[in-house]
Amino acid sequence: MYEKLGRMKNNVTRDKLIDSGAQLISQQGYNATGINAVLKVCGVPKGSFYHYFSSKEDFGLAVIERFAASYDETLVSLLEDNDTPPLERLKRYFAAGRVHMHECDHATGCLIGNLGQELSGQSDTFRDALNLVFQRWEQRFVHCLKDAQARGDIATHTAPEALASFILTGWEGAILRAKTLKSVEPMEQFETILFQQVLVRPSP
Amino acid sequence: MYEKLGRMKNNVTRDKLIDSGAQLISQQGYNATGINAVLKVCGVPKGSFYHYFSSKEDFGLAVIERFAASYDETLVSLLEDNDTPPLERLKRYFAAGRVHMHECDHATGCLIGNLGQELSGQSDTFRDALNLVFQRWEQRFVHCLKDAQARGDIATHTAPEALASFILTGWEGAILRAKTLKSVEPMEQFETILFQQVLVRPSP
DNA sequence: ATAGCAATTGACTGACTGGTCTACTTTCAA
DNA sequence: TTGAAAGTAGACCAGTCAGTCAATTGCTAT
Repeated sequence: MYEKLGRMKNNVTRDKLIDSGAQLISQQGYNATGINAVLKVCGVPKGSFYHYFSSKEDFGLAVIERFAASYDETLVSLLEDNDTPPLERLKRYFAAGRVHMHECDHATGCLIGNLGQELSGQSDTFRDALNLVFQRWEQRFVHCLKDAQARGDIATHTAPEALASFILTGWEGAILRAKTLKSVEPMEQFETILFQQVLVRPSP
Repeated sequence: MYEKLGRMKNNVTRDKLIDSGAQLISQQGYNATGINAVLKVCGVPKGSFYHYFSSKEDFGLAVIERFAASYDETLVSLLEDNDTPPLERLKRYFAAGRVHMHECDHATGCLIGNLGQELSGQSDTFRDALNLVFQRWEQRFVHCLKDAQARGDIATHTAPEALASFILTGWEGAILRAKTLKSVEPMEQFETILFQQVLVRPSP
């Protein structure tokens, strides 16, 4: 009982580590981010790090887990807002992504995408964890697309699962391109063509 | 005159370094690939490395340059083959990408995409170099799409430049997703929807 | 009061990093 | 034949990496 409360409070150190880690890993990637750098940012000594995490990999997985959980909240609030038409929800999601890209000066992009690129070939543990996150995101899109089909806003000839995969894939690619171009233009271009030619009403 | 021939021959060491570097960087990424590891793979001593390259960054840029040049040849042979209808050329390009993905056991993907993700936020020199490569690729797509429009195979209401950006973006994203999923399914799904709903004939 | 555990601390380790340096060999033009 | 440059070679450097460890503090259940 009191134990749990104690744990919660002690976790501020753990949380500081994860926060700083997420920040640095987003900016520099996993391999380029040293543990000492994380420690320096949040002023936590090394011993504490290894008290909470058994290894750098363990730490990396915690960063992923935490980011995914927090991001999922945003995703739900944007994509499952029943007061807004489904296609409009999608547009808001894309707009939020572009805002974030501006905020980080086109340098960060998507943490999960970055790590997927960097670590999928390096560690199966990371790959599995990242893959799960992507799959959960896809499910959120599926949900939204089903709503759109039910309202007749988009045609039903393509399975929502296929569309969701297409959207996630295209969006991640657009983010990558936006980073190297230092411009959100590829993200806008993706959105434009998606809504003009893919997410369209059925022809009568 | 003779100098040039001499240089060409001496470059076998340089070439070995670049080849091994490309291989390792493709598999592990730039930051995770140490110079000593490259040296070990091709049996070249460190002194030779710093005789040909002034730094690891210099080396990385050479790897990019060389990969881009070699890949551009493939791209031209696939996308500018005038004996084949333009949309068929695109399909062959996608098919080749899937074959490569199988060959590397879904681990490597696209070197330029990988480095774009890993280094765009880390070094402007790298970002510029990678951006240029992407832009050249886009131009190859533009060329092919213009052919398709001229033949009336696809509608002309969307600019070929916009379509090219959309395709490159979507394809890179599909490769990323294929790596974390260890399956070419996202690449197939992207291609299917692209040809079913984006690269379509104008309605009469 | 005290035993005992959670948490903190930072000096330390060995392996490895990118990069330097000097010595040596090969090539080839004058 | 000779001298300079190109290229080969690997020991070596300072710095950083992930990870260890023994000593200490703070809390709390008995």
